[in-house]
Amino acid sequence: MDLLENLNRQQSEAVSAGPGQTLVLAGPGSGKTRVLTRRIAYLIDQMGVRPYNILAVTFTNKAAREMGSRIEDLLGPNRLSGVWLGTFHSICARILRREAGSGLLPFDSNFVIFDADDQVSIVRQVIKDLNINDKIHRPTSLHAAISDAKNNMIGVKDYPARNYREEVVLRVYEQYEKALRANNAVDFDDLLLWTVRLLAETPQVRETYARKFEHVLVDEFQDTNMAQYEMLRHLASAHQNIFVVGDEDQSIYRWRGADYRNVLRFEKDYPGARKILLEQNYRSTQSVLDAARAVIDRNRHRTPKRLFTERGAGSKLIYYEAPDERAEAAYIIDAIRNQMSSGAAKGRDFAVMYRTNAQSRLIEEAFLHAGMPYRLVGAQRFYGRREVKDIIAFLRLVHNPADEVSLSRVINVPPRAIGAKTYETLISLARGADQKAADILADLGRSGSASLYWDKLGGRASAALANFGMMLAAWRALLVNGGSLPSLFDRILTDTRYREYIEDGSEEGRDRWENVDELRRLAFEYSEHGLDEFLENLALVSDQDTIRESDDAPTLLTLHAAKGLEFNQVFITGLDEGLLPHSRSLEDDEEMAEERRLFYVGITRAKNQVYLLRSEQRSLYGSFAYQDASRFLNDIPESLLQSQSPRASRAQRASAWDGADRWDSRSTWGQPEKEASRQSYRANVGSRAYSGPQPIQRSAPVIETQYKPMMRVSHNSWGEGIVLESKVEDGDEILKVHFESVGMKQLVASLAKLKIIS
DNA sequence: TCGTGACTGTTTTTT
DNA sequence: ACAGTCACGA
Ligand SMILES: Nc1ncnc2c1ncn2[C@@H]1O[C@H](COP(=O)(O)OP(=O)(O)OP(=O)(O)O)[C@@H](O)[C@H]1O
Repeated sequence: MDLLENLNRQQSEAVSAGPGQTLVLAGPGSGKTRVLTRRIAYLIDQMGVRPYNILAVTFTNKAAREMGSRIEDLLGPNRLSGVWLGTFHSICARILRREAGSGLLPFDSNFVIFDADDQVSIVRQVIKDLNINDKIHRPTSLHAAISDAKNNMIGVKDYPARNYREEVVLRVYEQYEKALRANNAVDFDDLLLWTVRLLAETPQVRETYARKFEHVLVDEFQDTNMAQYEMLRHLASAHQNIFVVGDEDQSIYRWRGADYRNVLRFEKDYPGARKILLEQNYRSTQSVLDAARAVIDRNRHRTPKRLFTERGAGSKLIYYEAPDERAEAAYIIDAIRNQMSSGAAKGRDFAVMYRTNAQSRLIEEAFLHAGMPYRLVGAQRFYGRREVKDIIAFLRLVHNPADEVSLSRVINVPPRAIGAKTYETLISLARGADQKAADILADLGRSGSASLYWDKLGGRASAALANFGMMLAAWRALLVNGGSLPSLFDRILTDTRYREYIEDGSEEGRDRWENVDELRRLAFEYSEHGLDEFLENLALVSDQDTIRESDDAPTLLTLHAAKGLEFNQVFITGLDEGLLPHSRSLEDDEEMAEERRLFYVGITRAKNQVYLLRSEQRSLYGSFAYQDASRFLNDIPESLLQSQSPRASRAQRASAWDGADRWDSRSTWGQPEKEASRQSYRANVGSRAYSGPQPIQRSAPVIETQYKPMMRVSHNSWGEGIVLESKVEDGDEILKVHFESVGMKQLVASLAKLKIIS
């Protein structure tokens, strides 16, 4: 077929652009992805570029798969083999896997990729080892700080320690890195970071890849981070053929280090780049585009883009304000069911989008209740399950015996009398002997009571450990002797009697076994690829990538996951102040701007119809809260909206208050004191979290303490107390207070909202 | 060592 | 609401 067919002038200019750098900057639905896809096909078919010499980067694995199959549709089968097509992370894993044997990297090529949970548990361990207060320095926030540094290519050596907080981060960062190396593991950020280091510091490696990749292409360029940008520069350094497409207004991953200013950087670093603007939107109706435009126009510092459509005016956006979340979900079900039963639409025409994964729950329930199928994207529904993680841990351990995170996870699963104490001893014994825990296990397994370690651990513990060591050794032997992945998988299940362990006859046990079985099916699919690839995929290919295209059912997904997709009709739910924009983003202008872009991305996924939904009342942490309509709704002109809210009637408000009454009385009857105060505390947190832009007082660094010993203070939930001690740490005032109700508490002054009584 | 009940927090989004 | 953590007794 003619590869320039069905493209407008600008599009075909981009597809057939000559060598050098090309930046395609264009709004939603203007065909950026289509252009990139065609470009690859064009390079291969028309320019005679060999697939092997092409690198194409997409944002998700799913996008990569889709792009691959589109190109094959264009070119015919097998014309694409050898092309490097994937996410930044998978491309990096591939490079590192190849290069890890060379001694240039601090891990060998059996390295494992630690997932988010593994990473945080390493941080937890480090915090414990360093005796750091995990109430003040939350493991997740320390991890976020480390990840942030890595995304900006700040290594341990470069990390500034300009204040107390940074000093803590630095200490944790240092140990965290050590732990990863000891585990022969990398985290997601390492994949990028080490690749960049390798390319930057080793000319011959850089040359190899830069020569190989005659053409580098990147989708969703606005969401690249610093490390990714550097990596691209290195990879394109020989041929300088780099083709990127993006839209600053759709940048929604700032929190992960992405920086849309990479677009500016690109223009600066490649002054000769040709810039192509696409202005026709092929996806949406005028109403959808007008609404989207109205929303995004309120962001400052942006270059407005021209965008027109020939798809006609279309229908207005429908707005529905539900009295509560159930009604919100019910509305969705009704709207979908009506159109499906009249034959006006099919299941796959619809998408339901939300800000947070937690919101999917009620919507799912509504679908289930109505007996309607749906497709849920992401949300850790499968890979997050304990049983799934257990099995993966066993497999990882076989693959990489140095993986102590996995070891600690499963050494006593199912329970085999190896408790925390024994494990600790094992680890410290290993540290002392400069050995890996796995080696000691192996030794115990091999030599039994003749082992050096037997006596040190005691007979009972040693016997249990030796047993485990033997099991592990047998699995490794199976693998080394060329045993297949399925046989290893099954061997692990039988040896551990995992099924007996989880199938306890309950509904839940059955569920769990089904998950294990599902993982087993996956493993069988990978039988010819082997364990390495299976594990790599488990780490990199997540729930996010598993939408079954074949199913004809509405899709439920977060706004983030919706990026790059399109649907006939889109429901955007939870348009409440505090949810979208999220309460976490209220105080920072940049974050607020990103919330707005997120909404913009949501709207622009729709071809024909957008539904904007919200709920006056929403449950939160067991309690509930009212919130205002999202500020973003005000930005859409009335003339584009058709409200379907039943005039918020007195009856509804009354019933809402009913709820409050019930809740109140129940909590005060039940367990008078404690329960009541706890509940009111909850209610308080709730209303604060969702009561719109009241700035939570965020203090400038404290120099002098505001509270002094012996002061009487009052706390929202704990009542009155006496300050015992006050000190300044990390720019915050840390108090020790003795409360009448709960006794001694340590708290952070700026967060606790204490009232001074005397 | 393991199972239990009480206690506590819950940072959105994801490779 | 709910799950993960903790302290305690068996
Ligand atoms: N020249 C064209 N003729 C007809 N349809 C087109 C043309 N270009 C793009 N489209 C269609 O428009 C829709 C949007 O295209 P595409 O997904 O490539 O846009 P995009 O710019 O990547 O969007 P977004 O930035 O919103 O992800 C697709 O359905 C695509 O098939």
